[in-house]
Formats: sequence, structure tokens, C-alpha cells
Amino acid sequence: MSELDQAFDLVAAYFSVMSEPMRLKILHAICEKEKTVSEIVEELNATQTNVSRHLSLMHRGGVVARRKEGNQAFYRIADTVMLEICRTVCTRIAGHIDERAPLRRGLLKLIPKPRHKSA
Amino acid sequence: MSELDQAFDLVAAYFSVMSEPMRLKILHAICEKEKTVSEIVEELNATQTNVSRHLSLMHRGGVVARRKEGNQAFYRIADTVMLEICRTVCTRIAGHIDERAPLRRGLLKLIPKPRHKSA
DNA sequence: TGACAAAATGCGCATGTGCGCATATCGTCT
DNA sequence: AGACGATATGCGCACATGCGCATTTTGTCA
Repeated sequence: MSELDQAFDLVAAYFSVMSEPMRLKILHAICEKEKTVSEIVEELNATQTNVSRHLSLMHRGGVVARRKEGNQAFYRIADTVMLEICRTVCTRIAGHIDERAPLRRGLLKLIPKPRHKSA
Repeated sequence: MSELDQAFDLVAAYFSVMSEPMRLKILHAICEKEKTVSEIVEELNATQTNVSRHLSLMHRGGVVARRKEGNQAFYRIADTVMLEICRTVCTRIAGHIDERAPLRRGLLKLIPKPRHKSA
């Protein structure tokens, strides 16, 4: 495979990470503060298996970072570029939707901008 | 399904469009000037069926635009935001690769910045 | 040590997706 | 109209992916 082909594969893999609704929900759940698997599971009404697996995948992809503390595993965003891209995509999609649609409002607030590191 | 769920689905679908190496190659092939299906097929050494299908998908996704002229169909980029995002991703990924790797150079040149509309 | 809680993983199933072959559709030219 | 070229699409196959169940692994606490 040529160098170029490898490059395309890498970029495709990067996009793949965020091409799944559940992974986006997880990203959204931890985009403001780190959370444990259990917290995410409860917040999203998902199964522990599924959340854990998606987190592992995102971890391999370098999107999230893991911190172990006793029994629990805390996950947080590791790739802020990814967050920024998600924000851009939300804005882009919202631009194609009727102004009055509630969906539009939801999109624009999906990924909040990071506030300056408060204490 | 809640409004939020719909939003996540839309964003995931948007990412899905570019999570495929062949589609990225096609995007790359037409990112500077519009081309016919045949031209792309020859340039990428791909089959007509596959290129046509991927173009259709990207067209539905609003990423490319179609222009019919006689027998042929010209495709061009319709979503410049998508191009910008691809550039960002390439830069992001290149940042994780050894400086001397040729792959890195390839990534940074994958999606050239648009030149000012000449003429 | 044993019981318990949190998280990760092997397995199988259902569905999604990329691909090529053959064919259909559409436009051109004689 | 008939032949030809360009593009789109129905069909089936091979493989990837998301999911849940059951189990394992890892750490805590009595």
C-alpha cells in the first residue's frame, strides 16, 4: 500500500471514531468533566458492556484518556481538536435546518465551548 | 426518539460520510476542480460502479454537487466546511507521527488549501 | 481469605457496509 | 431507429460493526 493510501486510512479511522451516535453521546457526557464508566452508564441509560467497549475504542483512538482510581476508571477528553471539530459539524448541520426546529437548538448546544480553566 | 438523539444521529451520519478511505480519495481527487466519474475512475484505478455509488452517497450527504452535461456527470465539492475539517484532521494526525515519516508529509498535503478564485 | 463492586472481554447474533457483476437508464451520433 | 458511451442501480457475497449475555479480571472491604 502506498503512503497516500495509508494516509487516507488514518483519516478515515479518525472519522470512524465519531461516526457512531453512542460514542458521540459518551463524548458529550464527558466533555465538561471526567466521569466513571458507571456514571456514564446511568446518565445515558446504556449497558455497562457497551459503554465500556466504546470507551476502549475511543481510548485506542486517542480521543479519551483513562485514569484508574481504585475500582473505578475515570475517562476524560484527550483530543480537544476532536471536540472542536464536533462543534464545527454541529454548527454546519444546524445551518441546514429550519430555524424554528428544536433540533437546531439542540445541535448548537451539543458540545459546549470549554470555559477557561476555572480553578 | 428525543431531539437530542436525532442530533447525535445527524452528526454521526455526517462523520460517516468521510469515514471511508475510498470516499476520501474521491474527495481528494475533486477538491481542486470538478471531474467526471470516468476521470475519477481512471485516476484512482477504481471500478466505475464503486466510484459512482460513493459519489451518490456523498451527493445525498450534501458533500458534493452534481452537474450533468450530455452523457457525463461532473462532480465537485459542495461542502467546503467538510474540506476544512479534513485539513484539520490531517494536521491533527500528522502531529502524532514521527517527523521524518514520509506519511507525515503526505498527510499535510492531502487536502490543499483553496487558492483565491483565479479568474 | 471470601464476598462484593467496577470494569473489561470472549462469544454469538443481527444488521450495516463495501464491493463487483450484470443490467438498466439516459444521452449522443450515424 | 439502432449502436454506442457514460452513469446509475438491483442483486448477492464477504466482511465489519454494534449489541447483550455471561464471564473474567482487578481492586476494596469485612
